[in-house]
Amino acid sequence: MALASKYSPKEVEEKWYSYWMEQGYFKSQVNEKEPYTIVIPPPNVTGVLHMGHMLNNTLQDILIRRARLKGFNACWVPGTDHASIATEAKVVAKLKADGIEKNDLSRDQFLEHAWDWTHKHGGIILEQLKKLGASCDWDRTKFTMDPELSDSVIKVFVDLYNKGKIYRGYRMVNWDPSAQTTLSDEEVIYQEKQGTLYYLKYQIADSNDFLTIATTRPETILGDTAICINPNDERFTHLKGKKAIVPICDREIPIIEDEYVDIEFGTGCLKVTPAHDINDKALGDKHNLEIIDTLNDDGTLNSFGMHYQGKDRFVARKELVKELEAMGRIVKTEPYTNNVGTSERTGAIIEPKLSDQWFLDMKELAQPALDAVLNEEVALVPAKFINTYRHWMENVRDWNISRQLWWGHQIPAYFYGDGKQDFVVAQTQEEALLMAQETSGNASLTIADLKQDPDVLDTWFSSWLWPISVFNGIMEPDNEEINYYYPTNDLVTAPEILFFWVARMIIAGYEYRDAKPFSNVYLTGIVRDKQRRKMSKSLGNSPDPIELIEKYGADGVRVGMLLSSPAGNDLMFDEDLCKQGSGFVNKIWNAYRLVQGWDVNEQTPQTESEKLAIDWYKNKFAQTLETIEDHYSKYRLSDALMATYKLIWDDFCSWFLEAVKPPYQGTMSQTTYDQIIGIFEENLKLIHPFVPFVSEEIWQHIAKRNPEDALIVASWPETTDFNEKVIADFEFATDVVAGIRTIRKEKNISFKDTIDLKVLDNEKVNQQTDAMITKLGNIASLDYVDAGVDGAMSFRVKSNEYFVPMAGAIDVEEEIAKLTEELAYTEGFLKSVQKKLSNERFVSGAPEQVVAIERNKEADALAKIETIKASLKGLE
RNA sequence: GGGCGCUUAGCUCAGUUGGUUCAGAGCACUUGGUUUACACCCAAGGGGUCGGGGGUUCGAAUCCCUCAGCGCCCACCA
Repeated sequence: MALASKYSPKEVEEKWYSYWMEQGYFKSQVNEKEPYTIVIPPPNVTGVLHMGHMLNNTLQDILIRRARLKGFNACWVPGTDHASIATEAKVVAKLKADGIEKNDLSRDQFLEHAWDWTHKHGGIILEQLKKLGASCDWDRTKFTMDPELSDSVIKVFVDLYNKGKIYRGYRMVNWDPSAQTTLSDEEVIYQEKQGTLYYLKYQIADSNDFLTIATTRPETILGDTAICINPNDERFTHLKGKKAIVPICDREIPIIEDEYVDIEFGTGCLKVTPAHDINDKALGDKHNLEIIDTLNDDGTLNSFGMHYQGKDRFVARKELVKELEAMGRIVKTEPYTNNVGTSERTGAIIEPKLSDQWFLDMKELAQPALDAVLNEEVALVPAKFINTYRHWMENVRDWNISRQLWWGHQIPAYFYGDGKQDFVVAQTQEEALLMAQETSGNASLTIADLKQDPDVLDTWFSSWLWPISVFNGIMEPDNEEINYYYPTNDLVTAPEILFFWVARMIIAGYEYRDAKPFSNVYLTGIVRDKQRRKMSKSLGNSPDPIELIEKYGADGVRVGMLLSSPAGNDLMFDEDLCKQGSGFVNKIWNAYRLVQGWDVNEQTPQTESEKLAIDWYKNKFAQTLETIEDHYSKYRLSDALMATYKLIWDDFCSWFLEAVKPPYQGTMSQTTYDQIIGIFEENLKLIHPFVPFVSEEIWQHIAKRNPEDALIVASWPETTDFNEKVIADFEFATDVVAGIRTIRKEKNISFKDTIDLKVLDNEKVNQQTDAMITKLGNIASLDYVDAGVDGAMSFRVKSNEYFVPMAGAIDVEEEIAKLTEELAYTEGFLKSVQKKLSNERFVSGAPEQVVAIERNKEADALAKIETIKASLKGLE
């Protein structure tokens, strides 16, 4: 059957993906084989595939497919994350569009909407991954709010609470006034913003004097509870022990002294607002200051805001400045850039706020996780991230794990009284009741008296358990699955979540399995556009991955993603790379078309040059395989692809197939053909992780295969020894062919016209390659000569000289010029080599091998110079 | 402010412990080609004083110092 010259991915991809699914190749269960496991970084359940996912999951699929070919029990666990704040924000926005406010709903009503949304949009992203060819074990698909996974989260919370690691604290936290929840430090993004530094005058009590302070947030003066000066600041000795009066609210506040104040900055006087600044809080604690919280949860001012009550903090700022101006209290203003914290999810400007929250004490938990990375039990790829990791882990701070949201795992703390400490932490309500009765000494408490903490846990408090919880391994030491699959092998993720997620998974791994969660962490780069801008929805510079797959095929896009993405480096995505990817796929397809179109005849004998080419390619393959394995072992997947790409395109297609191609209307020996098919099959195994679809398509075309013989479950080529001489001999011949082509090009001799070739064989090369040279150079006659040939164009490979006699007169001048240039270069080269060799310190100091190499170079150069000189003489 | 990293061809990047003709690859570019798979093709070719300066060494893209530019992470001084 005639095959189309253009490979069309669409139906091929659908066909083989469903075949793979039907046959259950992606499935994994506990067996006697060695496992190779990857857990997917769970994407947000309601998200859609973006380029980062494409890159990430392409890499994982390459690793998992290769492991499957290598005979491991390959298990790739897919799933999604409930993404507490992100999902809740989306649901709130959706409800708002429908005219419903979150606050009008009960918790249960809201959760119902959230689940509806999750069911509607959840899983879309997993379907998209299938289009990419992701060979996940879909039967294992997990969601962080599945009953078993939720159960793990609650168990871990209770356990850590009982261990004294989780505590409740009244602390300064990051408050997102838009989502009205706290955020962990990691969820706050600092951005440089142009602001104003206001210099404000405060009257000193019982005097007509004023002092001036500088602030970027004038609206917070209403929460001031002190002015602080540096005790060593001589300018302010007269203020010691005095009081100041806060403008507008006319509250009297003490002037305190603390060396914390920077004498150089601003005016040297610092206003202290313990409720709204982390450093001020510390000062306040130290000096026993009053705390006045002037903000509502939504970022508007509360009753302490007086006539600004109910106004947003930024509106209040403007108006308050006007009022102060009118009062003559603004000395001056100056522009000032400072870093403003914003919410990672909502973008709102974060307010430091004091509140009761749950914290996890990280210090001790982090230690084994730090050690594991430092001693490379867990390897970070690239290793440059080790330093960053260490720095973070050594300075790790307690983790604020509570969020004032509804979508997520509700904190299993139950309040039975009105006191802040009147609570118990328990796995279930029933358990909680018993504990509450006991703790309170009140046996008549009922379920109705218990109020569960309304807050939910930080999303990462469930995803940090992911490599364990997907196998139900928390608190189940004897679970067969976890004991088999854990620790997993590789984790592929983005460096931006090294701390959010990776570090915490390692911590949880040691705490709950007493073992690392994975051995290697492959940190990908960020996908950027050609202008190096991060791809984002708002910029509209991110192509739709599914459209790309439609356009270039999944194989093409996979290759495109990988062509320029060394680990840890950002990837400048360019659609042309996908074009190159689909070009590669098409090349493979056409190579197959060529081979399957040959006429094969049992009677046709195998030629010497066929044998030679096959021998060469097998050795070349083995040599390249070694390189490829080395790249894989270092997670240099782009390099592994490039090595494969060049093997297939240059070595296999351009040289091998051209060398064995039968003459026009000729036939090929059955032996040769079978060997070529065998080689083709080995190639397909090698490319399968990168281009799973086209490789399977060709594999199944080559022969009718039983399900157990599909390419996806074939066996990866073994590394073998290879003969470097065979490779070198063949490549000597390809150099000769290239020399012939250059002359053809220079002299405008068409490839269709035959030429003669005379060889001055100083190298005593393997003449078996002559047949190939004749074929690929389109040589009419190849003869060996003892001396240079006049009236011919010449070129040299090592010290061999090749002559192509010219029918017409050759341009002597031009030839002389060319040869003279080559001579000058070679002589210069010789000179530098001889200089080295005549250097006593080099000969005695350098390793023997290096010196020997230099001596070889000298000999080669000398021989070559001889041939060039001889040729020049012939021309004169 | 603290830490880490980067600077090699027009672009994106390799270059392991200093030593093979080490100055590389892919893409882009130039030129020539309807060679019986592929124009998503074939062939040939041009292109870099390895950011600047200094040092160590027989020998430096590679090690050290210094200057310049860029990026990232952490901290968050009103």
